[in-house]
Amino acid sequence: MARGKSASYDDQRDMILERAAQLFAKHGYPSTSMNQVAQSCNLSKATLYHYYRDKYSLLVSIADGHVSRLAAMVEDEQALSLKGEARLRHLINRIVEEYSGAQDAHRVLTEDVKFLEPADRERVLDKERLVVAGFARAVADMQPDLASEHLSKPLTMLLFGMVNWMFTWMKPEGELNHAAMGPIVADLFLGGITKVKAPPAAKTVC
Amino acid sequence: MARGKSASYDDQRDMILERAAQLFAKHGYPSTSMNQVAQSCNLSKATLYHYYRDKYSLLVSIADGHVSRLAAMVEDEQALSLKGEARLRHLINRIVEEYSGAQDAHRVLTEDVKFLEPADRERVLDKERLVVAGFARAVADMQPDLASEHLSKPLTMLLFGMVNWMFTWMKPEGELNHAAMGPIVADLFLGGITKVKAPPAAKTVC
DNA sequence: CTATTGACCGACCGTCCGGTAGATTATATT
DNA sequence: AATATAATCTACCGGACGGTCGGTCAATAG
Repeated sequence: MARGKSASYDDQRDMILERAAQLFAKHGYPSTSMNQVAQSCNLSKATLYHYYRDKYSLLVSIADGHVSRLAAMVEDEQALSLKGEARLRHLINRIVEEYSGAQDAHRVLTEDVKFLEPADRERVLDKERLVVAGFARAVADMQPDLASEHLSKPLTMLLFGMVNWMFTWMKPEGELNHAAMGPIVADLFLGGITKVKAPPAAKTVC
Repeated sequence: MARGKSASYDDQRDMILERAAQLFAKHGYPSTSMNQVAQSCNLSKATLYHYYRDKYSLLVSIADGHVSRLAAMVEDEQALSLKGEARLRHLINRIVEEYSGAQDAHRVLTEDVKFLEPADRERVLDKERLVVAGFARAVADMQPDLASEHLSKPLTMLLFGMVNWMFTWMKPEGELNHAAMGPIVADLFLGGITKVKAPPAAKTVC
């Protein structure tokens, strides 16, 4: 009866999402205008609205897409069923790799999550918790004594702190590239984890 | 000939800055309106403009004030002339303490620095570099072999990652309070720092 | 007592933003 | 060829925002 969607339709959507992530990462979600996004895509604003319902749906797609890839990675990693140190090292290397391939989306996820509506935010944060839990299990396995077992979650968060923060200070053109940082983070974390003494009065966490 | 400034003038300015930091931390600088700030201060917007020239000057005061306190702390710490492990542990505890007493300003400093005009941003970042340099010297002193000396800066940034990230996930009402995290971070970092192997091809950094 | 100024406010202005209306052109299907 | 719809555009709207105007009132220095 009539035309279907163009073959380039999904390509256009991906391109738009990438440009939007780049702008959101640089200027923040609220101070990026749809005019800027449109200009960066070489489209008119109205055409932009042909591909995405509204500005908010760009944010949701970026955040959800990124965190879903991370969750898939962790699930995939579980299927490998590695053990002990090798398992944690592999996880660290893979998440560094994943982050460095999606730096803009990563920044949007960490900085603009507060602009998601509660329902969307919870969905995204739930997937994030899945990722953290995957790491926390690997961390718990590395801890020798049961006494410090309740520390595995905060320790995992410290690990995420190192990795998440990396992308705020590393310059892509620096001689120390992302891939090289994976083993360094792993060395530091695995070396230190056995030396952590439980504080006197800390039972549960976060 | 006429009135001088009220005795409460400086108090009012401080109060406004605190409320503004709270709102900026929660909603971000661009999506906080001056109407919101005024309302939170129980003042009219016009009165707000009696105390601060414009919205931007609020941002500058918050960021500059916080980073200046950090720089002063590091300078003060140098005067103590502690050595080795005790020095780094003391630094970590103090910065955690400083952060936890100024969480809103800390969040503004890390997330809204991008909205500073270049000149102001550079001034703030220069003070920040002073703080990092103070930590980096203490880290370098802890590293045994000269071969890994060029790693002290990235390692210091990993340390900052742990500490900066802490305040994004720790709930103030959680049983694990900020003060307890200082020693844990120190244990982890000091325990791991000796285990880090230099990557094959990493000479300079960042 | 009076001139001056600090502290404060309601109403308003120009600008920009997210989003839409309505038209035009290109193209896949019957 | 006819037609329905995708893809694209220019022009526009209502509203929120940062900031200002013009003014009131009371404290205080002379």
